[in-house]
Amino acid sequence: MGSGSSFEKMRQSLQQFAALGESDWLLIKQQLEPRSFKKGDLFVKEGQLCTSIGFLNSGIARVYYLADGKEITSYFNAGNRNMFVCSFSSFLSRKPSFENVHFLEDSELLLLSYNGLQELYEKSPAIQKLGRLMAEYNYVLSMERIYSLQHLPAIERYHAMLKTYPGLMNQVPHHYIASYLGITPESLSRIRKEAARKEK
Amino acid sequence: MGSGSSFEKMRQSLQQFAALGESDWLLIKQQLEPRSFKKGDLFVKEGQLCTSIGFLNSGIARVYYLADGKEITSYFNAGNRNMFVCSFSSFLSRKPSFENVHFLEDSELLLLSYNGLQELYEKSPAIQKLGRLMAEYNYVLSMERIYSLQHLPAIERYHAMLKTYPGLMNQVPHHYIASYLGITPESLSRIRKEAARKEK
DNA sequence: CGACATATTGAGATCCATCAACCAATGTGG
DNA sequence: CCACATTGGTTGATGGATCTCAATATGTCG
Repeated sequence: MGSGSSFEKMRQSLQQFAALGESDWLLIKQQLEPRSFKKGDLFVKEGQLCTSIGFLNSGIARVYYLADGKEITSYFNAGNRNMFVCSFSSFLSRKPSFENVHFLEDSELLLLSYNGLQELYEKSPAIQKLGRLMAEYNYVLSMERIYSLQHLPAIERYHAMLKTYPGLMNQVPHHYIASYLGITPESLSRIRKEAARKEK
Repeated sequence: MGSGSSFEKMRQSLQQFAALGESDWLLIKQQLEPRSFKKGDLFVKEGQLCTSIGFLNSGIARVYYLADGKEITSYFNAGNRNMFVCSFSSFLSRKPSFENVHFLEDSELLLLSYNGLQELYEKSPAIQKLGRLMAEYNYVLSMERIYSLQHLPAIERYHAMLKTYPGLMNQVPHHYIASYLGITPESLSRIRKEAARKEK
């Protein structure tokens, strides 16, 4: 896959939020830095400031943190979903990250630095608007996640996850998914068994 | 409290996110419509589109929805926190609300319509930026809530709630708070008993 | 006071975690 | 190619946290 098509993929993805004129897209494109990561590489490390956001073109990323010695998965990001990846709380609030971001497969990103993004916002109201719409969209998504954690039993959170991340069960180790759902790997295993039984 | 000071309160609140010039503030102010609600009044009703956002000057609002015949509290908003209240998912995604918003005390709001807000965004890049910053801020807050629901036991979620909403235990019925925490009123009662025992 | 909403308490059931054992797949060094 | 370590996944036994249901206080307001 050439880098031309990877830029185009990002442009398409942004267009879903708001129309983006040619000149605005060129401004953005100038700030992008393509970068490849190997499976297992860390993108953001706990304690460090997350200084850039990455558009994930291919591969799979996982964001997680440590609590009581256990890894808790905040969220996943697969290239087929075409979204950004970073420690958003660190990137947006400019505080050291409590999260780690690593790659579960070889991955291709287009990086955009915090300062570069602020420049874009100042230069172009359309990009500022795009940023607002994306923040709003993510806010709404995270509220849905809250509702699911607040009152759904584990098996329904599992089914919700299947919808949110189709195919993920075949792509990443299950214990990562378990911690995303807020349950143990053992419980996930039993839930899957139960779900499979019902399908017959 | 006169309406002059209520506008000023809102302005202060907005200033926390970004500097707001006199002309921009005047633009906003022109779009605001003061409105009073009585205890028990509904602001947003399930199934209806949420067409305006309200800055809560005084009083207490609760946002909740029905799941399996039970009321689940999404969040509270007390006037002393000086924030906006509405069904954000409905307001932002322009879909009928699945949430209800009602007032637990007589409340004073400054209403801003969806269309009015879009006008403001188009007229002023500074206001657009303010909107982006507020969306980002709320996104970060909701992520924190996710982490707390994902791995904290009920008693620690209770303590987190006490920090987020100081005084709320004395202001609203406890079963509303229980559903906000994702537990039953009985469990909340036992948790409080246990917490009180430890304090001695 | 009486009526109603709210809060507490107790007993039993259920969900899910913990701990430990075991199994399957994969990789590695000799 | 084999021995064995490593990782990931499953299964079973047990315990703890929290729910449900029911009974009993404790307001609060007409």
